Formats: sequence, structure tokens, C-alpha cells
Amino acid sequence: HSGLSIQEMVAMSPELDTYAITKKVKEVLTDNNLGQRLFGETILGLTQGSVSDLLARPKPWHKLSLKGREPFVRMQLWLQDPHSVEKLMDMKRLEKKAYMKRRLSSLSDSHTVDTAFLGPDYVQGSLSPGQQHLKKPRVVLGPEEKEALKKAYQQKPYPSPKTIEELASQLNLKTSTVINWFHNYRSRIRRELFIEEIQSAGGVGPGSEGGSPSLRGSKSGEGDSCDGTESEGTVEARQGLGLGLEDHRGACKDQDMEAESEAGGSNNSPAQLDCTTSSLAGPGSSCGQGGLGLFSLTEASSSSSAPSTNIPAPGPARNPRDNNLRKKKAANLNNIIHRLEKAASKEDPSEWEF
DNA sequence: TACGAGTCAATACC
DNA sequence: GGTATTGACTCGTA
Repeated sequence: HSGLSIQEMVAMSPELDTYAITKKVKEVLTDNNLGQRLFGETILGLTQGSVSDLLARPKPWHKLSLKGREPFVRMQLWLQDPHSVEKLMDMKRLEKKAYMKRRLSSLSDSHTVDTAFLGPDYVQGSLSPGQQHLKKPRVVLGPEEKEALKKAYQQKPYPSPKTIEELASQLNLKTSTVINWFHNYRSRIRRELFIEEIQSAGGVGPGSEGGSPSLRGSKSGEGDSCDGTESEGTVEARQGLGLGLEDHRGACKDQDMEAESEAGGSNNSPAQLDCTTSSLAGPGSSCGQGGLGLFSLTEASSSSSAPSTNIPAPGPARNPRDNNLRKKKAANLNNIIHRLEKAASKEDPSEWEF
């Protein structure tokens, strides 16, 4: 695109609505029966798992590093390409053809080892079959171990090396496993909090970095997300973008939904974003957007107001299990937040209750 | 050196 | 078979 590298484009990109982008991508993929693996590998250069994660839990733009923004810029470009679906369909056909060809040749030569069973490394010739066995088996933590780790986390999210050692020996795990678990858990809790904070429509401006926004209960009262505060974004850049502003209003209007949201309720209407996402649909969109540029999505959501444009909807595919999971997570987070709030209100650490 | 961010890839789940 | 989850890893940064 315009001879710019993707990094340059990311650097120059205005704020994008990551939620709207992923929503649209999911739509296009399902509508055209295209898998995450194919999309990830050909468009984003990511694996299926990463794509799944990105699509299910997009971080708000302002929370992303340059590297983290890259897939969203790629998705945006892909959505703006009128032939995007065709191209991916072609790739799908080619893959199928190649697969059939491989199957045929492996069937015709009974002496040939079916590389499908040997993994990509072997296919690429980097590993011999013998070496396959050297691969580290994945550690799968049992429910009791997870429970114990979670309890330990609630007591100390940043355990000392000594605590880690103790945990590891008590649970019969390697210390590196315990360390990794804490890293991952912190990171994922943080990500869940981003989502929760967006969902509760409080909006996090750049100024709310000093702690969990949920703790502050600031909502948007400071004028950040609901007062139209401008950051780098210009009014001109918002033209024809109804997206951020409208959703924004919706988000502010729905502040009283927070309680329900925190309880894991699904209170976001996917329809809210219809017009939003249609701005991604390119020419022919019914939501009146004139001559949108490359990154036309959400200048509307200035950095201070971005989160509220990224309202994560539960999505139509949510099954009861997902909802339960969400409820559990929300409850767990609220529990943690509650304890942190209590702790924060007591000056003497000895009074902190965890 | 510890941490966060981002990602891979094995596994679980539907 | 496609998608979601999650332990492990790399890399950049303070």
C-alpha cells in the first residue's frame, strides 16, 4: 500500500477501533466460511491460536504497542481490499488442491512416511523422526493445581522467589512452570480487566493509568470519554464516521448497565455497531461514509475515548458455557477488585485482607 | 533481571 | 475440523 512498509503504516495510523475491526473480520470469515488458520497465516502472518485470541479479545488501540497494532492494521487493510475475500478463497482452493495432491502421492507410495503425522518441523526438514520425541511435552495443570496457584495469586500476585519455590515443590511443578503461570495469569487478568473496563463503559483515558479504572469508579465523569475531549484526533478526521461518537453516547448512556455487566451479563447489542462496522465494508456501505481514507475507522474515538468505542459484545456465538465462564471471571475479578479496594483504604498493610 | 507484550503451538472443546 | 485455551517462549524495556 503506497509503498509503505507495514511498520510505517502502523506508525502513521490514526486510532483504530480494534473491536469493530475484529467484529467485521469475524463476520466476513464466517459469512464466507473462511477459517482462522487460513486468515491468520495468509493475511496476518499469525497462527490460528493467536488469531482466535485477537478476534475474541481485542485490546483497545491505545493499550497496544506498535507491534500489537500491526495485526489490526493488516485486518483493516484486508477489509478495505474489495478482493480480499476472493483472494482468500483462492488461497483456500489452492491449499485444498495441494493437500489432495500430497494425499494422492503419499497413498501411491506406501513407503513414504506421511509427513502429516510428523509435524511442520519435520516437513521442513529440520527434525528427524527420532528428534520428534525430544520435543518437550506440554505441561497441563490440573484443576487443583490451578486453584492453588490462583489462591496464591490472590495473596501475592508478585510472589517472591522463595514463594515460587515453595509453590513449585508443594504442587510438584517446575519453578519455571510456576513463574510462567504467574506471568501468564497476570497478563491475562490485565487483559480481562481491559475488557471489563470497556464493558462497564467507564472509558479509560490516558490519565487513568494509575490503577485499575474499575477501582476508581471514575466512569467518564472526568469528561474523558463522554465529553468529547480531543486528543490527537481532529474533528475533520471524524467526518462521516458516526462510529465512535454514536457508540460513545451509547456507552455513556448505559452507565447504569455496569452492575449487570460486572455480573457477567451480556448487555451489548451487536446491532449497536452495525453502522460502525459497515464503515469497514468499503464501497456500498449503507452507513454513509464519504471517501474514507486508508485508516478511516475511528479517529472518532480519540485516545481518551477509545475504549468506549471498543465495546466487546458477547457475540451471537456465545454459548451457555461461555456465559458461565464470563460470569465466573467477572465474579473473580470483582472479588479481586473488591479486596484491592479494601486494601487500598487501609493504610496499615497488616490490615490488608487477601 | 524481572516484567509486560506478543506470539507459538499443543491440547481441549464443540 | 474449526475454534478456544493456555503453558512456554522471545523480545524489548526499565
